[in-house]
Amino acid sequence: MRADKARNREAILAAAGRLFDEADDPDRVSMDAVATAAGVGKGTIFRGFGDRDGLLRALYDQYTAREFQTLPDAVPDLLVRIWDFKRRHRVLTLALEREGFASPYRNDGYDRLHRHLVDLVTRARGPRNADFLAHALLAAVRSDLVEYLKEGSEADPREGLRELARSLLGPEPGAEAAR
Amino acid sequence: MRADKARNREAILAAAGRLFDEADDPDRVSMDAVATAAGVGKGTIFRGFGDRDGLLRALYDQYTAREFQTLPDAVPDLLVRIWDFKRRHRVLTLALEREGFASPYRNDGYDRLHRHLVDLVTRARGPRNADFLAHALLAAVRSDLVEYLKEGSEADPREGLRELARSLLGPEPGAEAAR
DNA sequence: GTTGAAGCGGACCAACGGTCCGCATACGTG
DNA sequence: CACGTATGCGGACCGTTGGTCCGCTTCAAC
Repeated sequence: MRADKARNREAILAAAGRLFDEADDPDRVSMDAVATAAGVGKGTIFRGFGDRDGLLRALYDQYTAREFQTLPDAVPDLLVRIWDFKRRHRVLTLALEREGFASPYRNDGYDRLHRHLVDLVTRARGPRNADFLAHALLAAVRSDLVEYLKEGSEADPREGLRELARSLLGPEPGAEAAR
Repeated sequence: MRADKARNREAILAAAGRLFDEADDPDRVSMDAVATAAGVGKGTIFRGFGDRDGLLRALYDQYTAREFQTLPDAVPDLLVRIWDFKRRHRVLTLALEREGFASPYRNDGYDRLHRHLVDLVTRARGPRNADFLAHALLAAVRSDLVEYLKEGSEADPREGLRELARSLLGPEPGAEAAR
């Protein structure tokens, strides 16, 4: 790997991260804008990341690797973690979940979370429909829902999320101890 | 309303409906294609529907008005009805839930379903977090999830949906009678 | 039949994701 | 250090799309 390539890759990721953080609508962040902000030609981005989706994914992977190194075994906590993560990176996750068309699911990060949840669900209530229920739990933290509920509702959505998890899985073992 | 305008409106809706039914990916249905298929100029579509979103929404409203005239009071049945509806109109609903960016929610059809579900949830378990739980139930029938799970999984997702509803709301009153 | 308004249609525009290739640069080799 | 070549760069360029615009047509009231 040539040094300039590595340097450019970092510059592009940094610039894209900044632009997405500042933007309100993912569509307003064009590849041209990223290239300009990174001080790089557009071709360089496409050679390094394939296409727009590839860039978003690389950025997303970088964030998730940092954020989800370890996954909590308490489902309510996990869901709230995901919720907060998506609030923090709203525009990027919004963009990613819309890209492609079954793309939110065909994705290593999603798979990992899903497998973990299937495991937890199975432990709590057996394997029946565990696969689907895990999907449903993840659907409750879809980033456009996070975005839509981020303000204005009377109750804190995160509390709702906790209640959803409790209803499905029963009270957390050790939850009383924590109170 | 002039006669030709009404005629064109119908032709456009019919053509768009047909094209979306035949398509595999919503992005492959361009406005030009709709115009050509309807035997109409592109301007006519935009004058009559505002923009692409307006056309999709009009089409969607037409379908939902037919499909959801009455809403069942049994949550599992309602969810399964929505699931089947979205399978039937996969490309259109896929397109609509991706359009805009909090757009799946700011929408009369969604609002109506949500209010109905809030009511049912409140009746079953009280008002606490009912708003969020209703959103979560609707998230479980997001059309890209429907699309993703439509085949290949061991269990029928519709069964999972029923179990989700039962877990949240308790056994349906009168459910034993139906067995 | 006449006339004003309502509506039509497709040439046109701007913006986007993605490609391409002549040129610059990094780096192993002598 | 000098050199040669493979690697990588960049921005002009392309095709496609949603959306606009305006000269012309058609409707329908009188």
